[in-house]
Amino acid sequence: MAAGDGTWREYDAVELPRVLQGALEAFAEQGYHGASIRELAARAGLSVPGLYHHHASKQDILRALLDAVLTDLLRRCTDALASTGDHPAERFDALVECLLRFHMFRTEHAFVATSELRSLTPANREHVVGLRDALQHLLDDVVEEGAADGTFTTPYPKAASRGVATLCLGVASWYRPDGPLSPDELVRRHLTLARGIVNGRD
Amino acid sequence: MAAGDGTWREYDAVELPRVLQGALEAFAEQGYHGASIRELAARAGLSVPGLYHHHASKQDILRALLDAVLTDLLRRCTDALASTGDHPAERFDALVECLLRFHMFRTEHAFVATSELRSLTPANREHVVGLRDALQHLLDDVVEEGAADGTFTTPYPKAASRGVATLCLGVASWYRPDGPLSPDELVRRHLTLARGIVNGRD
Amino acid sequence: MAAGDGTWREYDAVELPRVLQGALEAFAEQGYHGASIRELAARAGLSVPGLYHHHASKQDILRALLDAVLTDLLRRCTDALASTGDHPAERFDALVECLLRFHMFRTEHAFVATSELRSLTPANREHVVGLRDALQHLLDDVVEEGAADGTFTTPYPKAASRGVATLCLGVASWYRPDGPLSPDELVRRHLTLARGIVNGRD
Amino acid sequence: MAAGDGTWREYDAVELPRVLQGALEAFAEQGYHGASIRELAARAGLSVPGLYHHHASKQDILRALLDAVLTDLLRRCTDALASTGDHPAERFDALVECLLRFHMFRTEHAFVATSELRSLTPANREHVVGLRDALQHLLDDVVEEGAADGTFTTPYPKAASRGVATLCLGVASWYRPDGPLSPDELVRRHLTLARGIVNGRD
DNA sequence: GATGAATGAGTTTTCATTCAT
DNA sequence: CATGAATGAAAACTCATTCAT
Repeated sequence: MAAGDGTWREYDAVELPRVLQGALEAFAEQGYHGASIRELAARAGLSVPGLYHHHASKQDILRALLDAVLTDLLRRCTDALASTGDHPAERFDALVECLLRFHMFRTEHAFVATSELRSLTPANREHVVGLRDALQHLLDDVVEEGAADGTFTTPYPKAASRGVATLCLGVASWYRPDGPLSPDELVRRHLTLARGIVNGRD
Repeated sequence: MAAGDGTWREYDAVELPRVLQGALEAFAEQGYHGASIRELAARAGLSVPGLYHHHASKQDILRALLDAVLTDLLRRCTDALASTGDHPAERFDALVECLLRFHMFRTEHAFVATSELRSLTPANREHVVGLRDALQHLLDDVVEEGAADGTFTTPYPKAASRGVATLCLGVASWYRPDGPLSPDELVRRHLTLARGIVNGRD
Repeated sequence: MAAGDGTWREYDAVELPRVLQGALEAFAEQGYHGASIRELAARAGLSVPGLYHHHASKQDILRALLDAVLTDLLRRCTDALASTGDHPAERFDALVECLLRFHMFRTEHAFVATSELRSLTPANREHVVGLRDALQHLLDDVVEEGAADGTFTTPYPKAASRGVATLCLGVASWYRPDGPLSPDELVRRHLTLARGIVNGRD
Repeated sequence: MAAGDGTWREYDAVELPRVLQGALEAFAEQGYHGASIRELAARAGLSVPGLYHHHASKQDILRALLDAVLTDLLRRCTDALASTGDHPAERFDALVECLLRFHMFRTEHAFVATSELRSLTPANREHVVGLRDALQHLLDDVVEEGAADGTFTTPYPKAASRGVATLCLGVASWYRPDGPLSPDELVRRHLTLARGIVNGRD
């Protein structure tokens, strides 16, 4: 994938393998423990042993799913940063837009990625949390850079960065594709809110 | 409860009945479907039939828990509003502080109240979602009022209100009591961020 | 109860203590194992410990019920025999009429008395089966007597006696109080059928 | 199955699938509610989930059992009628013999089929009662035909038909294979009793 | 990869029964 | 007698997983 090619804005209908896509929906609706292997198999259009042909266990399906989700988001974020200029304001806007779009068009991914972290084995959780932390660091770096060179006025860059992330993730909890505002308009407005966070003063 | 008595700032160690307190911890760690009735009973210090003496079903425990959590939060918020002056800025600050404190000192409550909404029966969910909506309306009203009289400059009061709520709820996902900053300092800083959201400009 | 006083034809609405009456209905509808102590208590208008005040156990309720049912039937049959003349034909008619009426007006009693024999403790079953055998003996004696003196022509008095009993008990399995024929007419017709059984020839 | 092939007189040791055979014995001894799924599984030589692989629920086992029992009896009865001549006396004898043999060699089937009707779901009960009614109709038709053409003298064909059925079913409640009389002799004698029922006079 | 059969360990829930008040 | 709280044992049923074909 070439840097800056802009594919980080594209969200096609299906991007996950059938097994993971079905698992995603099942986990979103009923949670990891509430979804049975039989249901995952049915949603994937496979038999139960067929499902075990692809994954060694139910836990492995969750691990593969969260890994795919976070890897995709991370890839989009680095692409977004690579597709823009050097100035902190530009980089901030690109990153925030990327996060907003993902949490608008992948609400289930986002919900499962946070609500089912606890259902991962410690070893698996460690890996996934690492990906999530890497994401947060991308934003932290941009905000700190901007705060350092005076682009952003906030006296609390760390808290602001976390607040911006929270704002973006929170979109997933209320966004509906049939809402009154277009995605582009929503992105624009929330970019304004995000800029407000990094430009507050005591 | 007298208006403005300030109890909305107090967070004692235990406020829930033993059964619900145990259920809260279990649901937070393992999710509704991942926590067994046996475990809920053990955490409550009861035998399994003893637990059924108090609640008709596992679902009833979840319903009672979410009801207690949201009713408590709602009570604190109305108390907070009753304890301050009439100006939108004051009311905004009181409400945001109340939400921040709750999501700092009751992180598990907050997590379970959102992650296990899906595990409620439709009828039960309707009731709990009603409480949640009432909360959001409290904030919406204050922000709209302040936007109308020029206290806040945001051109998007509805989005800003939702953004502030998201910011406050999001605190629950990262706050740790042993962090470097005191709760009061954290409240102060995030109040700044929240004011930034309602005071942004296009 | 004076001999021959004719009370064996009378069937009032309630004759059993409240506990046993409720148990009778519950056992008829759901069987001994299908009816819970809580349901028996509710039907009796008692609390659960209140029910245990009257009976030591669920098994004891079944025992008391079957004892009451069979004792009542046995009393009615001996009354019927005491209220008529000496001739085998008269005695046969009285006994058959008595059995028919009981199985018409006490269908639930009859059903439970046979279907729940198996649910009795061996010791209790022995007692109740003794009562049932005593009943069959009353009929056996009358039929044998009539066969011996030529009143009945059947070559198989034992089989015939059992067949008559079966005919009478079977009434309980289809009789409905709102059927087209009056109880008296049904008694008359089945008396005719019973006489046919003891008057058959090879 | 060819008409009149006489297989309706044959009773081999086992005719039911293992699961239903075990369920039959358990239900006969302890009733539907008194027999546990664990016991049904043990009697079938299966584990509990193994049993659920074949039947969806305990209720489904009861339904399948009663269906198999009544279908078998109905098949035997129609075979018996097909294997004899046209005269009502012949047809009556064949049907009564068939009913007698079934209730002698399949006492448990007969007992469970009547005592556990109440344990069926309404929908399932409707189906099974339909089969039972079809059986009674076979006998009703033969008796009415014989009463119409003067073969039988009874003035109450409907009551007589029901009485004959009761007599045959009742055999199941006392027949023991180790009794003093051979099955053939018992059939002969009870055929005599049955003929007495349809040939009584007022 | 599908099918069908199987299972140990677990699930939620109910049972009969007891006891203090 | 009622109330309320409690419990060991067992109920019906489902789970994730395996294996032979």
